[in-house]
Amino acid sequence: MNWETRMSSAAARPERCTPEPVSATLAGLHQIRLPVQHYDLATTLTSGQAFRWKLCGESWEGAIDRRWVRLAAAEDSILAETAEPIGNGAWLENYLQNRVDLESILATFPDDGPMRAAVSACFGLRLLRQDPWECLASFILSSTKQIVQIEQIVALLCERFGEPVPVPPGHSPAYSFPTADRLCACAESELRSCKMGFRAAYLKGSAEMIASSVIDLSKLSALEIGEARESLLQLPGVGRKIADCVLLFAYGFPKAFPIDVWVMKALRRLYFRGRRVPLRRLQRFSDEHFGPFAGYAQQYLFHYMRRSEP
DNA sequence: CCCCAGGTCAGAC
DNA sequence: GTCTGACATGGG
Repeated sequence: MNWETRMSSAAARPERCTPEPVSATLAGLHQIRLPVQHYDLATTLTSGQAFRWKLCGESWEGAIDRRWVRLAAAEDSILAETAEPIGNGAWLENYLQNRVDLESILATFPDDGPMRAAVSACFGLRLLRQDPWECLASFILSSTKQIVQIEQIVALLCERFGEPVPVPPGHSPAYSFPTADRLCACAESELRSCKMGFRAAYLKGSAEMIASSVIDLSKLSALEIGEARESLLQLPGVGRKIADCVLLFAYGFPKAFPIDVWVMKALRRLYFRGRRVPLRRLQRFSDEHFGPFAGYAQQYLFHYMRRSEP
């Protein structure tokens, strides 16, 4: 699925005045510079949507599919380095969503106090476009876990069951995220040894349904959001919240609005005077109140809440 | 000892 | 249909 076909508003336009990215090779490292404005790389990579980015000095290291990547934020650009030739960089730009015009998305948010505060607290926060299986599996592992621990579990899972990916000479090894096929070949006890506890059965069960094509993740992008959600809800360990995370972070459905404990706190506190509100009412409120890019607004509220209340 | 973490599920009404 | 407790594990 592509962003353009799904977005109907002004936000479909690419970032204005964006020149073609420049690429180069340097000492076995391949570089590409992506011009972009209003992109807070650190906030984006640590906002609880992806779990594999590590801060190494001034830059961020991780893997996108089977490619090792190092990212560094500059004034009006992101510098990316890879171990292998980058090609045209479409895979990278798709992941980073750097051509999305952030300001036109922010312009669709409701003009109320809470949203103004959230946007000003996390300006430059973006939504990534992740691989569906990695995103799904990661969020199956996320339930009632803190983000630091999710990162730990995912790292263990990749080290043990992922495949080594090419890294720069002398660099420590990096691993791909294990495929569904690989994970259903694991015993549940092997998965548990990655400290995922009761989530092991969910992960294995979901991996089996994906590997046996009971659910075809590559077909969800063609569906309407409700249909795609119903499909994800078939998977063990996947309820409304995790389904919405995948719809938002992997498929880019802009109306997907995952409500976790933090977003619930934010909605209650900022819009319902701190009162207890049934989840389904919050769900309806968020769908009606936050506009065509509600999912983006959700990510701002989530990060705003976490940042203001350590 | 307590409570909580980017929840989901089965079993009770 | 809604509500409750169990589910592993680690941090504060």
